[in-house]
Amino acid sequence: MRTRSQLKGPQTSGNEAAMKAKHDFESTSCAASEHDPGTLTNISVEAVGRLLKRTNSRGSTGTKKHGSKLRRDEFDGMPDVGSKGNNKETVKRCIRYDALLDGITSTDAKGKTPVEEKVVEQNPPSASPDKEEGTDDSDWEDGLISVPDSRKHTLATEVTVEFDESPSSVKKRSIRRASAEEKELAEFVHKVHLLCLIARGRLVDSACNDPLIQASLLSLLPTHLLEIAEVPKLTAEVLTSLVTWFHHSFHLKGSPVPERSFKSSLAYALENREGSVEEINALSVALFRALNLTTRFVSILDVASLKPDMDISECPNQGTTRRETGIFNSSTLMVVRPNPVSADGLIDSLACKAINVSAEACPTKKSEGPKRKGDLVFEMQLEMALSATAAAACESNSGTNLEDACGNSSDFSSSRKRKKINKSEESPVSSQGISTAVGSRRVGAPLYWAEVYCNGENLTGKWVHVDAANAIVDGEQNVEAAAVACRKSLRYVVAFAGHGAKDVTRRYCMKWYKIASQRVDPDWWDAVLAPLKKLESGATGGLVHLDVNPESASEGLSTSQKCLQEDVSLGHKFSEETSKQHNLNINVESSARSSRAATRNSLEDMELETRALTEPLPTNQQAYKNHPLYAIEKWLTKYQILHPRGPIVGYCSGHPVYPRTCVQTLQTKQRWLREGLQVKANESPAKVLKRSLKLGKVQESETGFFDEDGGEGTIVLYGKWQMEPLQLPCAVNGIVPKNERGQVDVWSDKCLPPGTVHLRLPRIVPVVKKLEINFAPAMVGFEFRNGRSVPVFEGIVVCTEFKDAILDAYQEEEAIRRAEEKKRNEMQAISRWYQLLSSIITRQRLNNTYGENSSSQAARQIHVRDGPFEAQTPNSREGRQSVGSPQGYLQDAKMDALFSVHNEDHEHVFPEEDQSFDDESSVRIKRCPCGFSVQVEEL
DNA sequence: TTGTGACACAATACTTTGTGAGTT
DNA sequence: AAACTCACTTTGTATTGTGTCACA
Repeated sequence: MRTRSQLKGPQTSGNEAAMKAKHDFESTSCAASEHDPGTLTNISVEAVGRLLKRTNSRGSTGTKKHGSKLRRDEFDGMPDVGSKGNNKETVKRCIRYDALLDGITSTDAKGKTPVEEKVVEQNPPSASPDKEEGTDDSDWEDGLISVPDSRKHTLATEVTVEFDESPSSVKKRSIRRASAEEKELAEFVHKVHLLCLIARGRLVDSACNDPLIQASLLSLLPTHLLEIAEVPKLTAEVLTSLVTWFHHSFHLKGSPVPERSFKSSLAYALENREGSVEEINALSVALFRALNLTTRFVSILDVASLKPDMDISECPNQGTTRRETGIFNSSTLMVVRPNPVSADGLIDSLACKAINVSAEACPTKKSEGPKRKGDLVFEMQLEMALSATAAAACESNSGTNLEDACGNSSDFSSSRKRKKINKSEESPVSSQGISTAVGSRRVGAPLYWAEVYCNGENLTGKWVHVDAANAIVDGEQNVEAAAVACRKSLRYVVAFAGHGAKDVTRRYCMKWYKIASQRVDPDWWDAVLAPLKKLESGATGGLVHLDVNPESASEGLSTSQKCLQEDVSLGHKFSEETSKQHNLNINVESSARSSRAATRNSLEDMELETRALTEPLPTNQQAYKNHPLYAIEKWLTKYQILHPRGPIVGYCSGHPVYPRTCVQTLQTKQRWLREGLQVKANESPAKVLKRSLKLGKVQESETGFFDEDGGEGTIVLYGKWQMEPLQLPCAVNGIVPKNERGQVDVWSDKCLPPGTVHLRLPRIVPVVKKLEINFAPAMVGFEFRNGRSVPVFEGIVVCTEFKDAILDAYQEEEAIRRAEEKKRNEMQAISRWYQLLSSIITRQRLNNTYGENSSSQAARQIHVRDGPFEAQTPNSREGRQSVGSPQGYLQDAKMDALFSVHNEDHEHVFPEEDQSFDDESSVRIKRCPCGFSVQVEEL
């Protein structure tokens, strides 16, 4: 069958990211709302809804520029399609869904095939904002919905998607950089997504504490395994048997049902002894907690990219994988044992998902030719990562998992053979190619696991990685490799316990420099986690007693612990800043030495910080450009220098590598001045830069000479170590010391000469001049105006002793000024009112004299549109006449003159006795014996 | 095929201290 | 006559981030 899909209104990457975030949010909020209906959750739902709306609206505008490219990328990772030109050429692209459909026989709880489920995930029922978008999604939906029912085993179903594209535009793909707004939006989405995932993690964590689930798990546990709860010194090895039992008892199945709350999903998984990877790992956490083991639920927060275009530029399969599995679904490292109970289809569906990582990555190419070598290698990498992980697990399992491991290795070799066969095949990906996956272990990025605190590990105890779904114990060092093999980066690894959370990324991520730029602003992240960290610490942070004497303490410490201590002290040598950060650690260390007791949490913090300080040296030069720990001189900027020049901590491509703390930023004297620092006596410049040729020439022509040595043609730079606190000349005899421009540069209070004060008041100069007090204008900065920098002056600098006198005089002057201003305003108001009323009366007179109906009735009607003034004769029987003067105060004389209006033969007069005054409203009513009256408001 | 480094290019950050005519 | 306002014009360079390409 063929489906034609027009790329009318594609989504941007921002949209995609937002969609992903939205999916996660809904998944979180769905469950959350059950716990806490109608409160914060609902508010958050609305807020995120608004964000998504904003995202969508922005996304739709962005599509005008490069939308088709994005949508197409999102769709299937095909090569680029340029904007539609006049010379359109229809290119047919065929997407084979063989890989998707082959072997899919199972249905999930709702009876949907995975393909259908994909459609549902793409357009969640609750996604009202998307529905509002209209045509875009409907087109998108149409294409997928028409995929036939896979249950009918339509093995060679073909979906043809036609794109209007110009081949030439493919070549000249315009490079468009993300705008600041797009970056901001991406960051916004990233942050919201992070919060959603944290919320989700907390939900899972609290579900693991459910007493009913824990009790049920305990009831299933064989009696001999219950003894683990009593073990005084828990080690990873002790856990192995428990994990093995768990792995045998609970099996993985497809993705979870998002509509259900997590707790009920967990109960359902427990009842059926099978569930998603998240559920299985959560059950393991619940079991460990039931056994009184201090346990965390750990999750990789696979969050939308922080950078706008990352979602496009990354391997196309990422979008595919994300779209298909979602973040909470089963793209986790999965070692699925052939399960006699579960239908083959379950495995097949997992196999299908796993294969999607590679098989769906570039379906076009697959449909056109043999499987790419890269895809094969990638699959092999997956297998190898799995093999390595399983091998480690096998070792730690001390043979209990032998069967597993052996099975795995044979699977690996056999699958490798199959890959070779596949490679030699010239046909497109066939159902046979997929079937090789059936029965073998399937892998995806690890997303969930548990951490169990084992007090028997090391001297101080250790958090041990336990992936019960895959029967892996203490495999922390393999997590990164497995994730990398699955093209997932360990940007955020967060451990959840006690309704709190803690970032433990450092434990699993060895190449921090690779993920650092992909993480959100650390200040924001720390602020978000701070309260959660406290909660987490409260739940897991017990005291660790080190009951050994000081000498043997260091002997007793494990090698890693000793390294840790040394490394921390090395870190202190590196920089002051790091030493500040590690104050806590030092305290912990010292307290550990003195009282032999420290909290698990502080020990862990120390461990994580140590990892941060002992990161291995990157192998490529460019990584040193912004590396937080190391630097290469080659990559220093003009304003940077190595001081001190050493120690050399290693080499990269022949370049010596220095600690980043040796890199000092240099500045000019003027710049340092702003920070309240001045160059020490006899310090020579740390660096002298030549000015740019152009600027140098300009100055040369201006000054008539070109000084090579620190004159106009050079920039002289100093380092902070050459600085001392600014020592400005003191104010003497009431004279303010000024700079060469006769002013004081007040960058901060540090820049004020001793004995002076900055009075930041407007109109103060005349006051000081009047008092004949010495002062200097205070320059507070620059602003760029009319193409050049203009100094900004605010207030003055005077000697402190005159401050009070000046302020008193200033108050007086201001009072006088205000009074004068008020008077001026009033006079102006009166004048304007007078003009207005005069013009009205003139108009009236003209009307009376020359108007068509110059009868008395017409003559007596005065009407001013939109004005406060209204006057009517009593004949109108509408009540009083009024003349409102909103602010002004109309002098009686003027007003009397004004209203001595000639009306034909009659001149209005307002005798004193006919006037009345209302005190409350301050309104005076003046009446003419003829019946005409005016209302005057007196203020 | 992939990783690395060099390079190009665009966006962003930093720089930074009038003048003359007309009006009050 | 002094003080004030306003128009004039819209820098130029360095740094950083990112994509492309050549090469090992």
